[in-house]
Formats: sequence, structure tokens, C-alpha cells
Amino acid sequence: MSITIKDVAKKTGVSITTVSQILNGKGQRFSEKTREKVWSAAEELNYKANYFAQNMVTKQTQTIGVIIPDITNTFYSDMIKGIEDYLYENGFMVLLCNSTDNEERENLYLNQLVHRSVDGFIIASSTISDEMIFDLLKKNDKPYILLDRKREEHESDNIIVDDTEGGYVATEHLITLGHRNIGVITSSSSDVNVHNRFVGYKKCMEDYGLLMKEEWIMRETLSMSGGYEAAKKLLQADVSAIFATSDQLAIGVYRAASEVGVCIPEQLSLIGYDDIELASYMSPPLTTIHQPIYEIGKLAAETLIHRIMNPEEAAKNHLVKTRLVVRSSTKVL
Amino acid sequence: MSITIKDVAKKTGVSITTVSQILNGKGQRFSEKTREKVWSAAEELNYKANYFAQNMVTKQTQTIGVIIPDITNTFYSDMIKGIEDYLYENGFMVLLCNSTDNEERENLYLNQLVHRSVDGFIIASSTISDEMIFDLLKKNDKPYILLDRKREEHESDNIIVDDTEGGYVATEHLITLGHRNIGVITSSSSDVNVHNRFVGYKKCMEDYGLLMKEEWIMRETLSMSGGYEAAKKLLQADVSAIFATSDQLAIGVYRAASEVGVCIPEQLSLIGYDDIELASYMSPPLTTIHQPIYEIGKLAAETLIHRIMNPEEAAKNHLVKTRLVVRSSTKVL
DNA sequence: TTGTAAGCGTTATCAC
DNA sequence: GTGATAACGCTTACAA
Repeated sequence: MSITIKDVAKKTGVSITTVSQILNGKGQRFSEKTREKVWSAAEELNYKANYFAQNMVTKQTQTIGVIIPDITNTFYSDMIKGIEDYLYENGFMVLLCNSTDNEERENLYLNQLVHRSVDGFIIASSTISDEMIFDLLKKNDKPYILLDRKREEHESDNIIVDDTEGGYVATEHLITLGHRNIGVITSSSSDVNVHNRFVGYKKCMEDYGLLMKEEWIMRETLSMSGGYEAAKKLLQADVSAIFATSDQLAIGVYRAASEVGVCIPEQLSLIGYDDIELASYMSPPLTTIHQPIYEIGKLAAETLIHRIMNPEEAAKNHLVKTRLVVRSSTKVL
Repeated sequence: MSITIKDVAKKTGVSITTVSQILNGKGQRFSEKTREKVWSAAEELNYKANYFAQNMVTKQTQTIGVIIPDITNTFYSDMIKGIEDYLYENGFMVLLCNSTDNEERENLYLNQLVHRSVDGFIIASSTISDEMIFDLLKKNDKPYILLDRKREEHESDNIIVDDTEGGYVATEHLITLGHRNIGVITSSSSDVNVHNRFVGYKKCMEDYGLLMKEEWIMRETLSMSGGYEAAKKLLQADVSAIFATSDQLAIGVYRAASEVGVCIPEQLSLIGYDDIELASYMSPPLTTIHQPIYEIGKLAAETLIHRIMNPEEAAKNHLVKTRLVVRSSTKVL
């Protein structure tokens, strides 16, 4: 079988206690000589403490569970990348849970993660229920971060993106360009963040005293095809501009517009939200609201690890800024 | 603390052996009555065998390690989705390793996965060395699947995509349309699959007796920006068509073309490879070689789990077909 | 039909 | 300075 602590002990001629202590940096009390002997023996044998035996007593797994709705959406894969990069640097690994927005699957995964006693959770899901989070995590003092979902009432650390503000700025940009009939595509699900962008739109339209016709407001699944379907309808309505509350949706709009021969931005101004890498590669390049997705992932991981290391510290809120990135898909009316 | 097997035993009034046997489906020898008692007690207490204690003796983790170069590339995220969907159905979870094409990181991850004794590996990486795979996996009889890298000499199960054929078909399509000066963008790294597509290109060009100028052949990193850089140069050369060996690369070509005012497909025919979802959303929609990425991921997971369950069976090769999808980015010269 | 006891590989406590 | 030994929670020969 593989090398155990016994082998190292035998080879060095000391007890396993000694080996364990020294290898875990708790061996100040041993002589310099013994310490050296143990270290070199361990190295020579290429000894690695058995992961499971170790965890059985320490209860630590150096693992973070990440639950997201759709890995295929570059929004989430960018986020995961940020998470993973930070965790890698800090010796943690991620157990990936792609819930496909399926509540049952989400619950199952959450239970699995608890069962496998991951050290912390990053959850970017709007469908997961508060009860679930309370029962499984809060109650048992498991560190977690909720992303892509703003809930002031949660007493955990929060990464907050001011989506209402972002939605406002996007809408205002179109208004400034002279647009009055502005359509919007938002999420049909209970996605809090995306919903807030829509709230920002409404607020802005109201502030400027503009009309919002019911047929200008589309609710769809957050995907390219969702955006495509919504845009097909919007292009029948009398809108001169569209605010797509995610870049994925915006991509669908490009397709719908090109199919019916509507030119962006000449005949239709389009603004997205997220600023995924692809945005600047569309033709014309997409005007959008930038949010630092990769950094958000990184920040989430960082905050979580900090919480794990310092369980007693008070929860902190991190505010993330968005900004308007003007490219070529919007134009004065 | 949490519920252990002892609690269940105590509550039922039997020994822990009895409980363990029954709960693991090895309790035929016990009376129907005892079995029922144990089951209901376990349910009532919501008992779950401790993951680590269990693994310490069974050595099984119900976990698959997946190493990929870039989760941000929808090619890989699609693949992961396929993998994950299958594993979810079968009670496995995935430990995600995003190597960012960094060899050191890859090796570290591979070691970590071995250390955490995952039940199997899916590795989609061209930079990982054969020695590494041999030393860590082959030698220790760890089941693994190599993806996105064809190596006949490997004695593991193989998922083979005939990329040479695909590259040939792509090139032939352009030739059939009347193109003679055909540029190609391929990978600058040692990516075997992508390289084979390039091989297919060369083969086809030779078969048709066409010239291949050195300046028509671009080697770049497999990303949108890579495609963009390559296309900027190619557009200076006298090519009427470009074969981008991945859709990611092709997206970069769209941008470069639009920047210098070259119209696709009127002035430039473009064909990609992969058929990611986005391909049909580009304008004009991208002609490309379809390979069923999601299914490949699923098949890989399926094959791996089968191997884990049947370690003695002979290795199998699975051949995956590609097909040409003609959309609107290519046109007769 | 059921239970005893050994063993998995660690870490942690405490005695020497 | 060092090392027995218990404990973690489970599975599995082997007894009874």
C-alpha cells in the first residue's frame, strides 16, 4: 500500500507522535536533530498524510463547495475562474455543483456538500430557499457566501453589486441619446440581481417621465435564445432601443435583429449588462454595463476563506461598482 | 455532535455491525423485523454515514477529478456540463481543476487529486506530460480518460474525435466554393486535437494540389483574442477564405474583419470548428464543423464510471463523428 | 440470527 | 525531549 506515518516513524526510529507533531509544525519541543531526521525521511519516502484519516480527526477538507445555475453561461464560468484562481493559491479545491436552476438538484447538492463537510460554500443561485440555507448552513455555523442575489437580511458576509444603479445608468444612457421608446428584456425567474436591473430601468423611466408600455417589457429565460425570442417580439413593437439585462440576452437580440434586417445601431440601439469578454467581439461591439465578474468571484473566495480563518469576526459587506462601457451598439436617435 | 452509527444502534437496541450491514444492503441474514427497525431508526435520526470514516475503510470517494485548461472557454464548459450531468445522475461529484494551461498547476492538481483519492480522472489537457500520467495514474491503476487529445498508444479507454477528417471536410468545403487562397489559424501550443484539424487542412490542400503559403498559416493561442490577432495579419495576405480551427478563434476573426471593413462572407469566407452555441448567433451565423461537445463530456463520464465499476474489462475506444454545418459565413468566390 | 473486535491512518492528550 | 494511548466513525472477518 502507500506510505503511512508508521513508515516514516520506523525509518526515523521515533514514534508516530513525534512524526506527526514535527510534520505539522508543532514540534518545537523536539531536538533539531530529530526534526531534521523526520523531515528528510518523510521527503525521501514521499510521505503524504492520508487525506481521509487526517480529515476524520481535524474535520477540515480544504474544499469549497460552489453551486451555480449554469456553467455554460460565461458569466458564471468567469466567476468560477475567479473563485478557483484564489482558492488554488490558498490550497483549496472546489467541488462543482451545476444546478441547472433545478431546485431539487440544488437541494441535493447542498446536502451532499454538507455531508462531505466542505469548509465553506459559495452559492450563486436564486432558487435555493432561505430555509434550506438556514437549516443546513446558518444553524450549523457553516461559512457561506451568497452571490448574485442581494439580501440585506442575511447575516453572512455579502458581496453586493448595485444592480439597481446599473440598470438606471444603462437606461439613462439610452435616454441621453434621445431614445424615448425603450424596451427591456429581463428574467422570467426570481433572479434578484437581474430583477434589480429592471427596477433601475423603471426608476429611471419614471424619473424622466417616460412611458412604459406593457409590450415593451419582456420576461424570458436568461440565455441567448431567451434574448432572441424576446427581441423578435420587441422588434414588432415601436421601440428604438433595447436594454437587455444581461449580455447573454443581448446576443440573442443581435440575431433577431439581423434576421429581420434591422441594423444595430442605426435602427436599433442596444445595451447589455455584465460586459462578458464576448461583448467587445460582437459586431457592432456591445455597449454594456461592466461588472467585474472575475473579481467578484475572487473576492467571494477571499472573503470566504477569511471567514473560515476568522469565524468570530463580524460579517462584512463588500460593495462592487459597475460602470458604463460605451461601444458601438448604441447611437443618438 | 452529529448522528453516528452508534446512535442508530443504541436506538434500535442492536450492535453497530448489524446497523452497518443492513444499511449497506448486506443484511439479508438479519430478520425482517430487525431490518425494518434499523431502517426506520436511521431515517428518524436522519443518519448519514460519515463520509470520511466511510472512505477510510472503503477507499471510495464518489468523486471524479476533472482537469481542463480553461473553464471560460465555452468548449470546455459545455463539456463539463455533459460530464457533470451524467455524474450527478450517478451519485458522483466533480472536483474542478482549471489549469489555465499552466503545467506546474496541472501537475499540482493531478497530485492533489491522487492525494484525495478520487475514483477517476477526466483530463482534457494537452500540456500534461505522459510521464505524469503514467507515474501517477497508470502505474497505480487509477481509471482515467484523456480527452481532447488523441493518443493511440494509450491503453486507457479513448474518446476519439476524428479531427483530421473534420479539418479536411472544412477545407474541402471552402475549396468546393471556389476558394484557392485559404488561410488557416491553428494553435501555437501542443494541442493534439487542434493540431489534427490543421493536419486535415494540409492534407486536403495537397490532395487538391493547392498552394500553401507560409504567411497563410497562423499559430495563436486558442482564444478570441488569438483569432483576432491572427486575422489581422491574414487580412493583409491575399486570402479569400479562412479556416479557424476553433470557433473561439473564429469569433476573433469577425472582429478583425469588421474593424477593417471586410464583409463576411462577401469579401471573406470563414469557417470555424466546434459549433458552440454562439456560432449560430454570430452575424452572419458561422459555418462550422459540429462536434457534439456536451455528448462527448457525457460519454467520457459514462465510460469512466463503467471502467470504475468494471476494472477488468478491456479498454474500449469510442469514435465520435463530426459534421459540416453550413450557415452564412461562407460563400462561393 | 446477531455481536465482538480488529483495523483504517491520523491527531491530541497526557504521562514519563 | 519523547512516546503510549485514546479517539475519530466506519466496515468486515470471525465468533457465538
